[in-house]
Amino acid sequence: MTSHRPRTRRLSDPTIGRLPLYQRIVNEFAQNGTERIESLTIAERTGITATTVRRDLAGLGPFGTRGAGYDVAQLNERISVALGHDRSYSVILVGIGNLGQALINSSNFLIRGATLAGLYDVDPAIIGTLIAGHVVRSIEEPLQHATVGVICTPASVAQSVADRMVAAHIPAILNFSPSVLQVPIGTKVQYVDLSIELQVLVFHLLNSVNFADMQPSLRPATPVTDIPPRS
Amino acid sequence: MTSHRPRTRRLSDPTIGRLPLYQRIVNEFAQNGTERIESLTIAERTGITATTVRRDLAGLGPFGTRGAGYDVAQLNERISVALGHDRSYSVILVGIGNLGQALINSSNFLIRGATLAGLYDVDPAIIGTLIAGHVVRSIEEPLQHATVGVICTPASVAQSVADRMVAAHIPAILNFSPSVLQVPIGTKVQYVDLSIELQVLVFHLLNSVNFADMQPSLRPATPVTDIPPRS
DNA sequence: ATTTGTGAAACCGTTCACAGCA
DNA sequence: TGCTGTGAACGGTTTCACAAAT
Repeated sequence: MTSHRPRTRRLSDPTIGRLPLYQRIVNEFAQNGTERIESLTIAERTGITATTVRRDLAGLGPFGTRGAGYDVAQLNERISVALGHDRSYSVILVGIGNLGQALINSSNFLIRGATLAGLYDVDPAIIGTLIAGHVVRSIEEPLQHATVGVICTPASVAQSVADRMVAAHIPAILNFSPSVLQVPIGTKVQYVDLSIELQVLVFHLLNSVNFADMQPSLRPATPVTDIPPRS
Repeated sequence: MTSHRPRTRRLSDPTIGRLPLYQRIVNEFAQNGTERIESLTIAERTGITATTVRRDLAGLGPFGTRGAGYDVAQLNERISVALGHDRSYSVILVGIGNLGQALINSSNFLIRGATLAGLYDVDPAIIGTLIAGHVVRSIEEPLQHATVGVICTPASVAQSVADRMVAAHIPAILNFSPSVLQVPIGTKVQYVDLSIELQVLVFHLLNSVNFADMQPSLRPATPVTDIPPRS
């Protein structure tokens, strides 16, 4: 027993989310020929505290050198293994609109380990064309099996696309459409809402004290209904 | 004293991030003509627990009816006010590539309250064209003032774009490029990395026990260097 | 009976402070 | 001396359990 697989099972979601950030910096250093890097350097470049960086990296197994930082090559390797970049997985993408194309062409969406296994759309004008070296297929065709299915369609058809992904035994779905999907247990779904960060940003801005200093045209345009204090 | 503004100041970031999700469900109910909705219903449709839903909504001021749920119209209104949809703010967008166009055309990126105040790009082929009713301007022109500046450019030019947004007194920046920005204190920056959710999803999938049940082609392709247990 | 609203406990992630090593 | 690694304290969010309200 005792599977052969890592300790990495214990990494928290926030940590996993930060690893790609660290790797970006590490890659820059690797290309510069620098051999060692310190947690403080990574911290300054990412805006994350040095302590958190060290906690995260310690979770990959202790391999830094006290007094001398981390070996750049080894750090890069460890992060890659933790993120599964050394394993291969395949991705299909349904909905080749602006967002779909943005993802396909993005330098850091399909990174090491990922193989683009299929592109699907409804638009006859796009079907058959080559995008990033892949022929766009009709959504009518049966979906190719893959590790992850990415949905970039309008919300109205997202559920039907998800159903077909489930039918094709695709175990994980990344949903960029603003819709909640019903899937059988066992299928993992991750949602990405491009508007949420904007909403959080606007919320903080509108509630910040400095907002009154801004240009008149930017201040509240409508009288605001106050939420009354406890009755 | 006692500013005229809401209690909403106290909402946590996770709560703010969930409000748009609740609102989606609430809007569906409103369109169906349903008048009341329960926390459990919202919970089932969003995958969030009912208790968390109630905590979040209680933060908007208690207005549910015990035994009978929430009034759909009122709930919708409260969420809108909390998110600032009743106040107006303006947005400029720099980098009108696939991602930029996806955001502009997305039904839920620029929601109520937001005004698109300007589009900028470097590409002469795009400059001057109309997108969503707005003329794309040259990035050479001085940036229009706005509440939020959205960066959809490659990482290599993101910092220079941010500098120009700061010069135009834009107080908040939403950065979709994979780069960390240096801005003066007082300027708020929010980062969005489209690849992170994919990485988190793949991480969970690769580390899940069911992974072994999958098709052979999807299992690890390369022997994996194990991270050694503590020395 | 049903569902909200909320103290209190449990949980999780970050930060502090410093011990451990090179 | 310098920087990593980590126990312990902290702060914040979620969950539990139940009282309050209709």
